[in-house]
Amino acid sequence: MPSADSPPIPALYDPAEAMDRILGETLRRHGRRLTGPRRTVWRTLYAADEHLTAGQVTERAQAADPGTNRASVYRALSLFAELGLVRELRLGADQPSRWETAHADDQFHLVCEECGQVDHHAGRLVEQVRSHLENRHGFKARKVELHVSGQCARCSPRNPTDTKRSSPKQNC
Amino acid sequence: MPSADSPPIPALYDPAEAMDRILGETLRRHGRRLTGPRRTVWRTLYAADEHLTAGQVTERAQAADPGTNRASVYRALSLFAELGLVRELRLGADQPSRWETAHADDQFHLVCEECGQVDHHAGRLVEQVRSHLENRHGFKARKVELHVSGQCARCSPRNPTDTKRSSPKQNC
DNA sequence: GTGTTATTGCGAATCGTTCGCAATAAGCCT
DNA sequence: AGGCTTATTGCGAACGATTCGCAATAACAC
Repeated sequence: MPSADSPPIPALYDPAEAMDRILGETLRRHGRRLTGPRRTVWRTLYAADEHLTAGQVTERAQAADPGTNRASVYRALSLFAELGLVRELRLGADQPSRWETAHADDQFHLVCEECGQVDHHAGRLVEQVRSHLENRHGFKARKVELHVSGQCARCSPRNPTDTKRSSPKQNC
Repeated sequence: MPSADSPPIPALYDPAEAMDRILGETLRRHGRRLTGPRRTVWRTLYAADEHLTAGQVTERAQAADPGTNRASVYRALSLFAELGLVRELRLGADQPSRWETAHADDQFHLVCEECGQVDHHAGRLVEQVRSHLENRHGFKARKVELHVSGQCARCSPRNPTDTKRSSPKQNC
């Protein structure tokens, strides 16, 4: 997506900049301000390969921009969630919240208990659940959260094709 | 209350005592002991009409048996969960854990955002999810948690038959 | 009964998260 | 560009939920 205003021809499309723009626009649309800490948190979340805890976000944000404050990270995260930019998720009652950038249709998490991998599904299932509830039980679902834990295909004993390597965290 | 050892013919079947027995047997089977605090927590959970937080369990347990210790309540709850007697559940990232007695097949919670009512479903849905995951994605589900929030049938604007009373907490 | 050891009770400690408030800086208006 | 308003920050302290360490207690197997 080239610039929002009207630059002649952008030589290169910079996805990082595009994300920053989304953040700024969303904030402004809601009368909030685009600040340094917010940008740092946003970039941290986008650069992350996995779901981060608030603590991890803070660490990484501080690595990128020393002086980033813990409280500001928390405030940014919950503001983003409120604006629909990120999603807070609980993968276990004992664990702290984790955060991910929000895509409208992934509300479906498969957590592998062997390797820790978290898989996302944007499948039909969520829609099925929604309509089942509305039609059969008169319940209007706003938020559907489907958390499944078990063994993923690679870790399942049924599927011994992939030999497991020493560090299970990485192989599936 | 018929005696625990060898009553000729129990005149009345006492469900409370039956629950106590289940607790005792389960504990013993796992080499654990049936103690006062554990029994108190167990009864509290069984007497409750709703899902209690650990704090609420503590309060009520202390009302029934003053001197019941907070730490012991926590220890009892997590032991019970480990033994499959109760289930820990998170109804919101901001709220503390809530606890309920466990029935094998209800893993499906509908939380009404209007009235706070939590509905349980032991429906086919969970089984459907399980087999879908296993067949289509090779994922062996151990625990399936389906948390839905929205508006229950009574609170839904689509269904204005029940007039809402002043305190929404109580009417559906 | 007696002995072994799981369990309790207590307070302090930990963890994740939020709060209060003075200082700062974003972004709107000229 | 400069000023004004007020949202936001940074800091530390406060918070609520949960866990821990450890000596004293009490279940239950023999």
